[in-house]
Amino acid sequence: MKVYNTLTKNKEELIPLDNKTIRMYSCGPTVYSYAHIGNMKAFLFMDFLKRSLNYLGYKVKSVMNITDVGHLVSDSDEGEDKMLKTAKNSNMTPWDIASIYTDAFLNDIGKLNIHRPNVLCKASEHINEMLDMVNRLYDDGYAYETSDGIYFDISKFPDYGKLSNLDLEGQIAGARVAINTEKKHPADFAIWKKAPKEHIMQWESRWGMGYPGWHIECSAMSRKYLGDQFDLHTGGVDHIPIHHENEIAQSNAYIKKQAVKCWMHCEFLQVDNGKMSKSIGTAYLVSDLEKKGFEPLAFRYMCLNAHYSKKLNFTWEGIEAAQKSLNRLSNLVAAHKDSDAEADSDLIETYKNEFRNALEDDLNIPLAMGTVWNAARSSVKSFRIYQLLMDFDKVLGLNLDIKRNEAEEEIPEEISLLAQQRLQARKNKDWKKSDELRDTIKSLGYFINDTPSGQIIKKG
RNA sequence: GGCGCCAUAACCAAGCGGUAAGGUAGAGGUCUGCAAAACCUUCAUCUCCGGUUCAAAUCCGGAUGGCGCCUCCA
Repeated sequence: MKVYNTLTKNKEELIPLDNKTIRMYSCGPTVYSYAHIGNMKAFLFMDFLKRSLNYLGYKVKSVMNITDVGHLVSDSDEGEDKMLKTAKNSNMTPWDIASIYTDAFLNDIGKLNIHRPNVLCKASEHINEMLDMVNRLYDDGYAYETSDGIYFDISKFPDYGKLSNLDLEGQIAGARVAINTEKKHPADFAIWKKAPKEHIMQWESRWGMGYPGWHIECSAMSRKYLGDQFDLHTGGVDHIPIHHENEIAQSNAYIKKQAVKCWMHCEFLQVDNGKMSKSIGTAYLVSDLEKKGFEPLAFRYMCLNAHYSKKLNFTWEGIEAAQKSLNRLSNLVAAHKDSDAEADSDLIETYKNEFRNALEDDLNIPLAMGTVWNAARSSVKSFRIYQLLMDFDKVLGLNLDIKRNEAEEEIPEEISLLAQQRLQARKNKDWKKSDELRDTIKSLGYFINDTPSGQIIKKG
């Protein structure tokens, strides 16, 4: 498989560093509020990548962090800790907040059929590993102390800015954040912060009580679970300039080698062709989709239909289209399942190859979806194509085997009574009465669908 | 102000020099008392202007338009 590496700006063949297992780390959520569907796009990307690697025969070990401490309101060490701020506003402890939103997060990724990484690790449970790095970076001269913390000295790391093509001088001129005068360089960043007494989350260190900087958690935990050097690191494009740049600086300085071989970044989800925004109310949650009657998996389908490295535009019209496509695809799968006709073996091979080739080329799942549809729509319905499609679904994760659009729902007695009357009217070929009853039922919020096997009543 | 991305049918979206995948909507059809659903068929020369080439949506230059980051965010 070839993937685009943000670090080298090239597509590269992915070969496990240890010749056995791809070790990948993905930046996870900061659990201070609900994750919106934009966040989910990145986690879906991680999932598509892992499933594809598995499909193509790679062994994979994946790790994702849960950030429950240290992530300040600004990525570049300004402002309050996000967890603390939320805790303060809601009169709960940071631990309560973390617990609530971690559960919500796991629930959401479950609904989106995102496999859990092999290791899900919490920042607050790895303070020792972080302090170990901080201590050594300080001792090795990569960091210095100020009145409020320990800062990484980017002048000691010549490659700083390589990932994002940073023009450090230009950055300084454009910086809008207040300048911390104790920092030697504006881009120097905190790896450890000294804690004021009232700070709830704090741990003992050689500089007194404190808490970790945000970026250090990923360096410490990835190293703990994946080793000094590993294959893949994923995240959203927003992390390229600060978070990942800092991670590279810390990790590489710590092990004196290149820690991560390949960096992959997922583009943003936009809404109505613009930035997703909490203030405009477009930072939708998975539960918002459900409230409008969409399956979370319809959103998954939507994300499968565009390349991870391209911005995807979310609209309600779009999710509607995705849901319909998903329904139809499932119907087609069912049709193949129930058929005993023979499919052309060569054709099956062709589809299989097309699908693999698409995945192998930098995870081109939208292209692979073309093959999925061509296979599904093939004029001969065959159980072998059913098997093929279910094989593809190992990557897609759409649960194509379930019946959609025919879900049994709780029907109120009043409605089913009316439906009974309508059934009777139809038996009598009293079409006028039957149509009136259908209208009545419709006005009560239910929809009647006549099928060869009888009436189907659905909500909406 | 600095950096970068994108521009393909009504909408979403592949395409990476050899003559436009796929999905949704629309249109036509099969089925049905009707409707819906389902299924089948059908639907674009790639923002504009130059250039390179036997050949360009694909490469180069320019114009116009949209978006993102640099500030919280995946």
